[in-house]
Amino acid sequence: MSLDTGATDARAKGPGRPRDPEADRAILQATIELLGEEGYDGLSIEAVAARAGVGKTTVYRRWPSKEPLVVDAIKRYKSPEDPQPPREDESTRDALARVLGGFIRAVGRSESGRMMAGLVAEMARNPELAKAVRAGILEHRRSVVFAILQRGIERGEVRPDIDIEVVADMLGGIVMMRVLLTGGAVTPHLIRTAVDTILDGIATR
Amino acid sequence: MSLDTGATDARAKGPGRPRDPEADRAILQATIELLGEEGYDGLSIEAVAARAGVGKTTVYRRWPSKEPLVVDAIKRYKSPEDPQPPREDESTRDALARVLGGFIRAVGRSESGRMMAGLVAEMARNPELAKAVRAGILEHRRSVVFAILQRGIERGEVRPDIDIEVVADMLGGIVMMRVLLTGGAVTPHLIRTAVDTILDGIATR
DNA sequence: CCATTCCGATACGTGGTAGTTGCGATTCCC
DNA sequence: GGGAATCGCAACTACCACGTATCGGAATGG
Repeated sequence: MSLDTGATDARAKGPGRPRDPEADRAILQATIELLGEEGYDGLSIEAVAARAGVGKTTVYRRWPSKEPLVVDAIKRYKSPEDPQPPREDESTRDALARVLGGFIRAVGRSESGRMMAGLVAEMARNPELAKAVRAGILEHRRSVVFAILQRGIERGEVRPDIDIEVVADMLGGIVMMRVLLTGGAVTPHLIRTAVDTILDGIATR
Repeated sequence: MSLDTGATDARAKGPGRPRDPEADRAILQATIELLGEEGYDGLSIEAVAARAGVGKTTVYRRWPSKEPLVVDAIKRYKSPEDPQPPREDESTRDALARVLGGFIRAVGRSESGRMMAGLVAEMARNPELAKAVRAGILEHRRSVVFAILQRGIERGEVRPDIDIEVVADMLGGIVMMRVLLTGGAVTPHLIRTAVDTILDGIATR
């Protein structure tokens, strides 16, 4: 897997005026914003150029069409609420609540959550885009939850026979469910309740 | 809440040729199908008319624009896998597995699942549409899960202090997570695992 | 100094969809 | 039978985004 998926990298040196790296940044940022506001279909190159304050030519010089631009924007996207791996001193319960809380803050905030919503429809039809979203946004968060659960098993706080993917998807699923579909409130209390529910179960003992 | 949201109802009788009810049906069916295939943005009235085998005029005579058409189509949509309320003889565990299984079959099948994906982006921007989707598709399923859990509490199979909305959204959430985002497999085994996890919890005892 | 490349801006032709209108034919009520 | 509203079909204008081309100007390397 190469890292030079960047646009400017294609033409690193030689004679002539160099490309403005600031333009790259502004274009990708505008793409992320407009994805949330207009969705994938509603995203137009013209709007991206206008929001980024650059000419349409400057966008087309770097990306041939919408799809590569969006894929690149997602690849480079770093959420301000990136999850941190479990700390040594916190319980599995606290670690799950902390990570889920960060997920909720990220996805509840305008950018990531609305961006995800704008991408869902296209992901069903565009494997390349779906791959980028999964690799760039979802996998990292899932893997942190995996790590927390794995550590919980080693510490004896979590039963070793559970399917950690199912648990991770249930925790993430409730957030996506609320944000994308039901529009229900996503509060700190919800986080605590969800984590407690998944840890303790709902059956009588 | 009135039930006569239908299109033809607006002009019930009087002189002149009556509207063809079959055209209504074909248009709404085509709308549902195309929502899944093209998404909300990609849906065009022309394509709906073509698929339904009617003239564009016939569509515009009934619905003024895309949004009311889609809202109406969702209101009238009945999934072939509508969930059934809990039976007297089955345990809470079995009832949850049965309903979640039906949910997965419905959403995994091309129509409902893809239709949902096609709507998510627009729901974030269109409150009217969001309301129709929630009332017409989500609420029914949620209420059946609520009923199962409530009955489980009364029977003493489920702890009475749980938040049934959280539980319902975790169960539904894992399905949406897989179908809409991760693309992971949705198998009968997954259902069983998810139900067992939510009932028994993951913490050691 | 000069070729080269990038910059923002503008103009252009193309294609697809939105709605509207007109047409002849059809099907109802009175 | 006659008026009225329907039907499918096609033509039409209006609009918007695409992608390309062109412009004068700016920034680099040789």
